[in-house]
Amino acid sequence: MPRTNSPDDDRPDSPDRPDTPDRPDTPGRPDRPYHHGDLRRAILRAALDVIAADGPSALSLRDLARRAGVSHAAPAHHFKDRTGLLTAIAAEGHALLASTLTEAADLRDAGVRYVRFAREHPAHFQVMFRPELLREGDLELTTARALSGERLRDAVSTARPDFGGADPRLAGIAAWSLSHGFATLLLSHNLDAVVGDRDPEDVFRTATELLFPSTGR
Amino acid sequence: MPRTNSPDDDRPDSPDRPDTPDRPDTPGRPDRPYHHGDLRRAILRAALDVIAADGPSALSLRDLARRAGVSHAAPAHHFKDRTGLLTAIAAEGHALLASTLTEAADLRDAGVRYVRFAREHPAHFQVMFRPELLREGDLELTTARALSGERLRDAVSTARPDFGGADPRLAGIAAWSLSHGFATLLLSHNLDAVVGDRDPEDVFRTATELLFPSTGR
DNA sequence: CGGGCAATCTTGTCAGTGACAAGTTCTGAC
DNA sequence: GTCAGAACTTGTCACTGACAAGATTGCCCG
Repeated sequence: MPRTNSPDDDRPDSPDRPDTPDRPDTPGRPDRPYHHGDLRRAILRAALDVIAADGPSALSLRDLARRAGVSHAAPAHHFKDRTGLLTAIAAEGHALLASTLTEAADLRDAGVRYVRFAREHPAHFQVMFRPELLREGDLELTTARALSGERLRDAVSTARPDFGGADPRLAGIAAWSLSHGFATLLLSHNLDAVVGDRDPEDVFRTATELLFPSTGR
Repeated sequence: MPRTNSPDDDRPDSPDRPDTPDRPDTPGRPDRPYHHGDLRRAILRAALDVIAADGPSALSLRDLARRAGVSHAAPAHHFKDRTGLLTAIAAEGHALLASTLTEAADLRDAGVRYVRFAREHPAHFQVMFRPELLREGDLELTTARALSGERLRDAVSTARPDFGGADPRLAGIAAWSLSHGFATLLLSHNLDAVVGDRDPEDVFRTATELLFPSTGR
């Protein structure tokens, strides 16, 4: 079942609610089909919703199973355990981040894209940089993370050739810290008062002008 | 860890093992004293240890109770619930941060102190900026947070008078983002490879020199 | 001195959760 | 067609947070 992007909210085959009254509560089998069809994706989507709303700690595998209309142990089949689910999300996030950074015109644009990524994929972002939530050995995560790191370094190298001859890794740390800090504070609502109605990305861009004095491009 | 110096490691009154045989019968009743003596502080200390080691999500009230040698419901008396405990920690953190920022010589020093605070009080830092973990209405938290925010703004105002005439709030955002991002990435071990053996605060100071071009001081 | 009150802590309980084990149903490759 | 394995279910266990009700104790006020 390809249908990668369609609105596959719930059970794909049974559009009605899972509590059709013909089988009231008998512990026998429910009338939904045995196979969900795209459980992995459904769980992932629900997990992203929950995390974006209430953070990773609010995530419950059993709740996700209920949302998908599936038994409480079904998610484990696709993700092994909670850590596995979060690891999959983090890996996906790094892949998405890498892809948007690839198109960055220069370092400042990369920073803006970093912030935009955090705003558009808050759930991914909240998970990606928390090792204690992730399965550190995971191959998919490791490669995705390596890729996004490489894109980050690429962006730094597009900056003014040398940053005054400084260690480029230091410039990378500074740029990453600035973007990451802004994104983090933004997502945790610590900048709400200052940003106000303005577009956060504009605020970020303007703030960086103060530090990187309008790079020669 | 400075190890606050008071020897309140465990039960303060009973240095001996909890199985003194004077009460042979009634297996329900342990012979430890009914009152712990300084339970609130003991719980707080244990919580900081756990959070620093494994993050806030690893925190269990029952585990803290066990560490303090106390019944599983005892912590609730002092902190109401998990959120209450984390809120108390966050408030304490903001007070500590405010106090160290008060002594900052200039903006860069404030940044360095911010990073140092995160390193010396990682548990506090990991909790302070996560609203979803905190009781938002809490009075103690609100006042402590207001104080640390004020100190942050004070530090920005000590910078080069105008930052080129820019909105001082923007300069504040930029400085805060930079420091917060560095501290966050540092604590989550995302800078381990780049920082290596060097002193993180030195790395931070050097990195900021790239952005704030050696302020006229 | 002593009575009572409030703070502190305990025991008991309930629903929710993650993890695991073992069984059931379906799918697709041969 | 069949059958191996993928996808899902049921059942269970230990653990957790929250709450309720009772026990113990320090201490204030008379």
